[in-house]
Amino acid sequence: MPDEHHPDHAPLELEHFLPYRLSILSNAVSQSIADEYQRRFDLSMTEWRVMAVLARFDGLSAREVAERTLMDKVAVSRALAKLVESGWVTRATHDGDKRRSVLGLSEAGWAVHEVVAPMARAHERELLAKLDEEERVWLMRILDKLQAAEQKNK
Amino acid sequence: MPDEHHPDHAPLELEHFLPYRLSILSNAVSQSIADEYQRRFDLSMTEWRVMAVLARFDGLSAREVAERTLMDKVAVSRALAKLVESGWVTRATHDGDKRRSVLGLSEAGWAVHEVVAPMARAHERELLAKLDEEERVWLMRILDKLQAAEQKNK
DNA sequence: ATGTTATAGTTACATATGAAACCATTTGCA
DNA sequence: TGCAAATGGTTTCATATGTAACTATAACAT
Repeated sequence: MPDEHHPDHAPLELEHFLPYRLSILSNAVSQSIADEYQRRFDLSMTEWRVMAVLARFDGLSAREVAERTLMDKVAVSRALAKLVESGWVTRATHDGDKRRSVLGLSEAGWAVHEVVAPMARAHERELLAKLDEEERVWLMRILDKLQAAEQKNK
Repeated sequence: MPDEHHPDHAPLELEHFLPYRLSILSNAVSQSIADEYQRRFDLSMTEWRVMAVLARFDGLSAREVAERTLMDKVAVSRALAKLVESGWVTRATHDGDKRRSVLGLSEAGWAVHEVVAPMARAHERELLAKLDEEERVWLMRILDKLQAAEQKNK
């Protein structure tokens, strides 16, 4: 809770400021995971996210990938260019709409996914292991609430 | 909690993956605040963070600013260049160590701080208002724990 | 004192990212 | 039909960011 004893204009204490704390934590967590697949597969975080949604939803268009990853279409376009180049993602043209691409993981892409997905899950488990069961439940509940509220701001 | 019914190699469901959720939430929150001071003062998030620590700790060196903000020294150097240029931060040379700078907010810098700090706090309050008291307490406790654990990984 | 190493900070370069302009195709509608 | 507006996707440009190299000063050991 923001400390009511500090007037509004008092200097911010970054280390107690929720947005700052979230940002530091989130970056540390994401980066530690990304470091690993970056090193092993030269895969950026955005590229991995694209692969993750294609693993779940085969045949998406680039725009649909962008929606699912909350990335903008330029970022997706770039990630796809590299992934297709690497041979991990296949791209075809949609029948009946030549603007759309039809995307999916290649065999090689699935092989990468088979390594990275467990690695990502392991990191997540490691993170959650720092909390006890009760805390985990509250955390999920809190994230749900905050995320739902964020949604409305859009 | 990660769903035990999904084997490790199954496609990741990004929307339930904790690091991803943290990242999305954190970015949304920080960006919505930054948008405001960016628009009003042409101040980037890193620049604002530097100002915030100088508001609390007058006379720091650039390295100390970097430590307090968890930014790297290059980022701090750049932020300072712009802040000094804008006239919001003063920079002198340390007596007895000509390498060090002695930094502080100028009058104008304090004036900016007087506007931005309350604005940031208001956003934080708005965010926390989406939770009830019990959730807020748990959230802080959880963040403390995760952050403490992160620390050890360093 | 003097050479080596460490530190504070900046600069240069390479890469990442975001916004806007752009091309091709499709849709909607007169 | 055919023409304006919308959509999918890429390219371009300007800006941000991280890494490594560099400059200047200071600390340390001989």
